[in-house]
Amino acid sequence: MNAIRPVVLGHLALCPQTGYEIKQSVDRSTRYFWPASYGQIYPELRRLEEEGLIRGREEAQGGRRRVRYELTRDGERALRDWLASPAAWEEIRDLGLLKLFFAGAAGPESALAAVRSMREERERKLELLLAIEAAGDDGKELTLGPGLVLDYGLSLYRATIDWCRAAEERLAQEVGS
Amino acid sequence: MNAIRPVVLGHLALCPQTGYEIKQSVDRSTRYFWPASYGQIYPELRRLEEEGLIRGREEAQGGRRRVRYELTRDGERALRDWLASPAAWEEIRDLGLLKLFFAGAAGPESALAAVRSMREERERKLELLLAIEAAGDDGKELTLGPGLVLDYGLSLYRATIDWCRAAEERLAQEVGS
DNA sequence: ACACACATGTAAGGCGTTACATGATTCC
DNA sequence: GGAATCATGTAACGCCTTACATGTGTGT
Repeated sequence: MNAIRPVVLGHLALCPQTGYEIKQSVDRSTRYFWPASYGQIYPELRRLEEEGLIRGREEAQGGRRRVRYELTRDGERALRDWLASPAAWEEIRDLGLLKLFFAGAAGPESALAAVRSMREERERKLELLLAIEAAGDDGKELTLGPGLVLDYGLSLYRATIDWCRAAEERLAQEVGS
Repeated sequence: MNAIRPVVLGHLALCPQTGYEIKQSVDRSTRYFWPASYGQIYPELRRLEEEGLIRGREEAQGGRRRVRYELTRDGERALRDWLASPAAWEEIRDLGLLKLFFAGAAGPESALAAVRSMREERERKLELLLAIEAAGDDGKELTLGPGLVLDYGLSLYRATIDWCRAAEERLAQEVGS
């Protein structure tokens, strides 16, 4: 199971879509924690159809060809299996932490600057999430999956920002003394 | 500036090392948020030396050749510049969130299972961090950089676990009703 | 007419992991 | 003598991003 496969299966489980629409769905939702490009999506759609996990139907509209894909039984099972499997590949990459690590080694002033810029970055991201939440309130309800993830994001960014503030205070004392 | 460059520069800033030693340092510290392989490290060392950011010294011991690298002035400046630059590429990849997103769409029971397995995974990670912290207490002090990052990790994992517990309660009610 | 969104792809190139190759030293 | 560690690399392969190519429909 490669990196793009669960993304495609998952979005097709939400509703049958074309490759183009999948890309749009991803960009509106899951790309925040798992991106996907056309260069991945279209080849993967072909592979999935060859393996019988999805089925495509031509939906010609005039001269424009368009293929809408949907999950087969096997595809549904593959997605369920993936959801039930332990997150084997749980990798984190965080440039902010890398900076923190080396900046700390360069002394408290440097660490303080790094923590401060990290907090400012996260505060901008939090604003973004709050805007998404507000947009969801008026209009359609945030459904379970997206709602959960959004709530998680809000909670985590707040915790990060709190940590940064506390660290800044401690580091400021060290710089001062 | 590629992904491996700041890692190599940063570890060389901590102390002059061979490629082999850099790999070991990375595996003991920064790989938790930014991995590095020999296939990246050795080619990068050559590139960095060509560009004059590091300088290698042969340290032949008998028949075994060994090159220890250290930062040049230009290298120190390059690292400082990177530390001061805004984290342009701040990408997050989180398989757990992807699962949460699709599991939520599949109903509250599915979401509950996903949150629970996520929490268990994070609890295992937290144990690991606590062990590292305990190992640091007796023996050498945790220096500023690593200490900060460890503290951040502990704080964030605790916040994640708390969120999971709360979400589990809410979801359990939804499943029950 | 023109721009923009819809729709499907391909090609080039970079990045990174894994596995392999090679040889020296040290410890048991 | 054999195993583990030190030490430096290379090659193959896969994954992913970016840019490009191509053409249709829709709105102004």
